[in-house]
Amino acid sequence: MRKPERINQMLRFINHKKHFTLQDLMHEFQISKRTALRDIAALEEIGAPIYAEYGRYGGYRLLNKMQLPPISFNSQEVYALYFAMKALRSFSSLPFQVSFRSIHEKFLNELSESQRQDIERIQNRVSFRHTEQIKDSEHLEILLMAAINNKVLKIAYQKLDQTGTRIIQPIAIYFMKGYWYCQAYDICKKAYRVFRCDRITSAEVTDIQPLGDLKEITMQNAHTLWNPSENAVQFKCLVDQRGVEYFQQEHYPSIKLIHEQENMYIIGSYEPNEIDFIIKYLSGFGKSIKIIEPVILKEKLRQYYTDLLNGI
Amino acid sequence: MRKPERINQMLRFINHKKHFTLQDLMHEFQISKRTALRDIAALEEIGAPIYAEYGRYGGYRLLNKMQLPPISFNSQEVYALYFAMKALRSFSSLPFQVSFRSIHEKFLNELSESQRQDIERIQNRVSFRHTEQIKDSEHLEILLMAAINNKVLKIAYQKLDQTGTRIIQPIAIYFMKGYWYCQAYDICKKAYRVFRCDRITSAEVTDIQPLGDLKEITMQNAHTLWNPSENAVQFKCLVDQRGVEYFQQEHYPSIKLIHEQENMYIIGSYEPNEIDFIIKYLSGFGKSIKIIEPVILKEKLRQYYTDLLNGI
DNA sequence: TTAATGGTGCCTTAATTTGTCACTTTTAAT
DNA sequence: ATTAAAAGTGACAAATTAAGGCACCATTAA
Repeated sequence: MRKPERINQMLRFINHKKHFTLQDLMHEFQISKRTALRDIAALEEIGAPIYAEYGRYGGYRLLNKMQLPPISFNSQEVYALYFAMKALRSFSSLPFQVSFRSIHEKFLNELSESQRQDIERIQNRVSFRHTEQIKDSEHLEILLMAAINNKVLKIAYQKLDQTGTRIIQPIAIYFMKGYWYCQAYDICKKAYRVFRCDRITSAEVTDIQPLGDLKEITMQNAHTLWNPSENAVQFKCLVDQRGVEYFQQEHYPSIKLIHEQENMYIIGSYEPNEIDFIIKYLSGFGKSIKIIEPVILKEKLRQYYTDLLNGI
Repeated sequence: MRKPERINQMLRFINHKKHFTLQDLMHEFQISKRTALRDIAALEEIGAPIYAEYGRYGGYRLLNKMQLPPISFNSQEVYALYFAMKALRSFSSLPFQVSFRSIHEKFLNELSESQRQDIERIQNRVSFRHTEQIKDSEHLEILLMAAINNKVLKIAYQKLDQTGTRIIQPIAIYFMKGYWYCQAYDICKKAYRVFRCDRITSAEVTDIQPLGDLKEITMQNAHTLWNPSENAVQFKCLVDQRGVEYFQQEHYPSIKLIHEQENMYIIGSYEPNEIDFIIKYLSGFGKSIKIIEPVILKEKLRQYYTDLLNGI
């Protein structure tokens, strides 16, 4: 019997069993254990809601079925879920392996004809344009798993046409403005760093002892690690109303907006090697910003504009 | 994608179509005609009640609804949906009224204890930072409904501290970089315009006759309406590799990236009154761009940098 | 500790799947 | 009658996948 047909029969086979084992599949379909295992993998890929139970008297079982309408979710909720899914779809890589086609088809299947028409019509009229993802990031899953399970990774990281090796302990991953980033502790440099995931060209788990105290660090409190170094420079800039809007559109955790005597300022600190980045960022404010301090930042910005003028 | 998975997705794909052709399959699954044909054979072998109609305007049809193996969402898919929903939650206004608390509870109810723990752990390690919504937009639902049902609206629109009344026929709404926008046809000005939804202070349906031919216009083909006027100015700029990356992060429908003799250029056109906007946009490229034409754009950019220099 | 159960990695061999290409056949519109 | 747009066939080489075997790992309940 060929595989696709066998897989389909398996779907039906498992569907009227609450519980089955590899043995069952092996006997039922006359295949080896290895093949049965691979078939299970194929079933999962298709989207069968099975899960494994380890150990003696273990086996496979079916998950609670997630019932869609009319039972659980109302139309509004279904629309919201549908569009949430569509928004996610615009990522080309995700830290979970998901077949959007499969989710999409499942969704549409569960809907009534009129709901389907509603979605069809709404679909043409609403969109979430986040910046599209620019480069694929291949190792998201391994980075995420390392963060969750507190593992240390050895990665190859590409920077300015050079590739170096780093030993890192990932803390979290996040998506921002078209790129995936990984917050991590660099074991060699003994410092917290952020890596752009598409520049990580390989990643493998090592046996190196992780820092135990990272366990409790999550996305929410990770910023506490970012103590500016002793070389960090404080800056302060006056911004007008437009500048405030721009700040809200583009801002970074280390930069804050404050209100002081009828005026708005943005303040923060930067490491000396980040000055080019800061200059680029501040220039985005155009006329809506005025650097108060330090003087060197003013000087650098002046230099930046002068260079640009000469380059036109 | 492997065959068994594809075959199963096909089952679902054809199930909610009354009619489809080889072309559809080829396009949908990115396979050759021969393979599509072989897949059809496989589907029939499995037992799908398909029959072929020969000749022009032929295709395939389903004899009767088939009974699909009842598959529900698997763990990975549930995780993806959950995070998609969390991402949507960061919008303070949405075009549908949704209680996230209710969705959230329903979600968690369906999960097993171990899945709930998985989500908990992943949650602390992954985030999607889209730009958060900056201002509430109150009339999204009425705008969307007007777009879907082809109604004409009377809106109050605030621009530079002045409020004016407009008669518009909405085409679509979209979310970009923190703001909701509405594409619409301005009945009075007889022109297509984009409105920022948070600046719409009121909106009500009118009985004014809509333009019938907007019915077929959707998000996807709306750009065809944006014929540049006769005053529009063409521009062309040379960009380097960094410039290409910047373009991919921030681009607009009317601007394109082209490859020409080993060099990359961005080209497009702007209306004379948009020149400030274009200058701001081009300045974002920093050193990665060189304006080729027109001369006036170079001049304006030079002026822009000079002003900024003087303002430091 | 042990036995039963799922899971992984690796290898070789066998089989299937795929795309391409040049045809046919059928049907409805013109 | 002609034509265009559909499905369908046969054949072949290349690429991919599946299969079985085997050793060993990981997890769990008795």
